[in-house]
Amino acid sequence: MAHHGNRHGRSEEARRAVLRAADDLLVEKGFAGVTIEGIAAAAGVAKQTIYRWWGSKTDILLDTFLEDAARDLASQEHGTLAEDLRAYLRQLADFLTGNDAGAVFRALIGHAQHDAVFAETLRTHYLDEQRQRDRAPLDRAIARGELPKDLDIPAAVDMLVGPVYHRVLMTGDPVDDAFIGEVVEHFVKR
Amino acid sequence: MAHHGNRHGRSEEARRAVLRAADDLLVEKGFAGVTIEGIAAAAGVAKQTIYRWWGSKTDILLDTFLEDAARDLASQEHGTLAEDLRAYLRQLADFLTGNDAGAVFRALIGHAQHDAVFAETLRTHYLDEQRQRDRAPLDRAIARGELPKDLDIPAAVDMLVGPVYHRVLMTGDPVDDAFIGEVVEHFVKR
Amino acid sequence: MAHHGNRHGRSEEARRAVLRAADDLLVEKGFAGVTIEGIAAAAGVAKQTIYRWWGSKTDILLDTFLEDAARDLASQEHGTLAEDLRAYLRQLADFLTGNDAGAVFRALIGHAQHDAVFAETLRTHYLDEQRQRDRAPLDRAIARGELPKDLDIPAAVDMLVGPVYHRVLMTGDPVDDAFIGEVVEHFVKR
Amino acid sequence: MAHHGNRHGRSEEARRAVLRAADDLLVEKGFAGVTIEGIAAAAGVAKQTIYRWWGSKTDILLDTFLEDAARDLASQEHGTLAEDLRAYLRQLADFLTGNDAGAVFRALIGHAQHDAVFAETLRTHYLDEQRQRDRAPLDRAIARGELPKDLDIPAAVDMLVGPVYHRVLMTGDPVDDAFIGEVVEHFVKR
DNA sequence: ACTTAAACGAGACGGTACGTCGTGTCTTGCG
DNA sequence: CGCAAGACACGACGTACCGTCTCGTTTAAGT
Repeated sequence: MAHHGNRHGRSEEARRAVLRAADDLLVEKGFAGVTIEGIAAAAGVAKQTIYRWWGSKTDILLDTFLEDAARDLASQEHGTLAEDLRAYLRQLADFLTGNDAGAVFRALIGHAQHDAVFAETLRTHYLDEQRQRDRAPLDRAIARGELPKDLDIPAAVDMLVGPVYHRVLMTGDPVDDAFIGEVVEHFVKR
Repeated sequence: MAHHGNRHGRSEEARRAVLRAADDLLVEKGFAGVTIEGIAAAAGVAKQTIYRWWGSKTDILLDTFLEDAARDLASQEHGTLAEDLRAYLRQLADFLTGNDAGAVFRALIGHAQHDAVFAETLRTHYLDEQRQRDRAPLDRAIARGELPKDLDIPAAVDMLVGPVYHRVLMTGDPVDDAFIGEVVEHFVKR
Repeated sequence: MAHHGNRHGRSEEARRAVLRAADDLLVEKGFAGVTIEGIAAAAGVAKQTIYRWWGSKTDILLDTFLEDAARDLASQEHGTLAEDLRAYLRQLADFLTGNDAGAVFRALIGHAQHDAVFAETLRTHYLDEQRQRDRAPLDRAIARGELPKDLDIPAAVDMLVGPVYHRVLMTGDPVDDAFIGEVVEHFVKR
Repeated sequence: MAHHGNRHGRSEEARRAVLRAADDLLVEKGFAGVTIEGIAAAAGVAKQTIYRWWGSKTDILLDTFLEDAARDLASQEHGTLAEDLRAYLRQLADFLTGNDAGAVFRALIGHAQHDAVFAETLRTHYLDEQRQRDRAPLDRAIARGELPKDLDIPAAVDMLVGPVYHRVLMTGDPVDDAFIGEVVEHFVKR
């Protein structure tokens, strides 16, 4: 390990080690296995260093998560509403159910149910952007004239992604292409 | 307090006190404020008595929850699919966002994201019945000929309740009648 | 097992089983391994039956012990003071250091250091008789004229048995015949 | 309270508070009243801090005891064997029967009867030094020519202190000057 | 180069809760 | 009416983490 502190600003090395350790612990041992002490030990970092930069273990996981989300959920254009939606929902479902980012997402959304303050944090740092991503295919379709200008976009978003979240968070049913197809087909045929 | 144990099994008195205490603590202090020690103290019960009959605090909350769910989610018939669905989704949304049963629900579904074993328990003890309740309006509509016999019921259920769960668990947006109306209208107009 | 209670008095069977179980547990697992629950389980007896007849685990051990002590410490006459003393101290040392009665004795005398009430119980039920046994050789010697009539018998007893107890309870040194010989010789040569 | 831990090892403040609390509890409530929880509460210390430095409550009491023993049992020279012995046995008896160090001693020697591992610890940390103190008057007498060079010192020590321990640990009889006088007189007149 | 101050690894501290064990009390139904 | 069975309230156990607090070291910016 290189340096042990310096006068101006935090150690990027320590930051990466913490994020990495938190992620690893979550995947290996589950949410209950993620502890500040465990992260500190695994990252070779002092607890105080963690407390200096983060407020809780979920703050750490959120940091990890945000990087992944921006990378994995970039919307791609496919020309038609149906194609756009199918591609986006596929991408979203894969993200939410994935072993890495998905596991972190489920941990965070689970914790948000237990902690209203964190729920607000999550909304500010993630959900607001996420809703932009969710509506992007609809915005494009409106621009193309495929959808009416007065569409209730938030409601439409809920109707599209809601079924996916329901399977991921509640039932555990697989989100296969057939299901996505039904959802999209039903939405488009309006 | 009357008796302190007998050979014919558990004390109903203690059981009720524990469920009540767990519920109260959840509402007053949130999920983190629900501890076995706290429940025991509030219920006037020994920790060992809790561990004798429940495996964890979420098992206790699940017990509380199951009684409420059966009571509050009984499906009522209103004659038409649209009316049935509107009534049911309204009832469901009220249940999920409520201060009592809703709080317990959100705690449980949140914990299920953190603990795969508990997720399975929750599925077995709650979700399987819940899906029967969710599909009841559709089953009746099929019987009446309002919906085709070959409808993909699970997918249809996801499209109906998914948007509600998305608002409750993710966005925190209110589930008002207008929204329910849109969801139902969109579903029925197929 | 024969009966489960009867209308006329306690079960001798249960009593023997309890004493035996307590003794066995002490030898196998040491004093900390002797618990009322353990005794009850090992004896196939209900805890309540134990509490009905004994006040504590040391009371049970005391019961066991008293039977052994009366049997193993009966004084024998050998004709001369020196021989009598040598024989008695040998017998005493063997008793105190033995694996069965000795273990119980050490447990009891140990507990007496921790509990003044039990110390008094032990004095009443054991020590008073024991002192009679201790002084018997001296009484006989006085009767034979080998020792003066005005001998301070309690002090003399302390000087004879004290060294033995010191080795048993404090130092753990072996109480061999040579040592007993020295003690007796020194006492007799007065 | 000032500091709460630092990298240079333990808090002397916490250590003193624990020893003091253990001692106080023993005197006030007896051995059974000495619990780790009680000590921690009385000392204003966390249980973990106790477990970090001591293995059991008897280890704590032993620590207390060792400081007292070294202080209170220093041998003093009085010129003759008889005087030396009388003074030393008086000092020893006072120490063993005292309300402070004596109570701790009796608790420890009692526990040693219940726990062979602790008995060994007690021997290593206390008894070995104590035997040096016990024999000091005899060593001096041999140096002065008052006692033969080939004296069996361990046996002689047992004969001198054994009667005292017998009274303290077994009979509870008072160890008065008359008794000490008899023991010494009998020993010296050889 | 020399001082200085922030960030660091380390780890002891006062706490809270955990899940377990044993206590002594009770209630029930059998023999 | 004594007994086996066993549930109960209680208290302590020893452990795991929490978040806070020194401590002495490392490092780069500002003398």
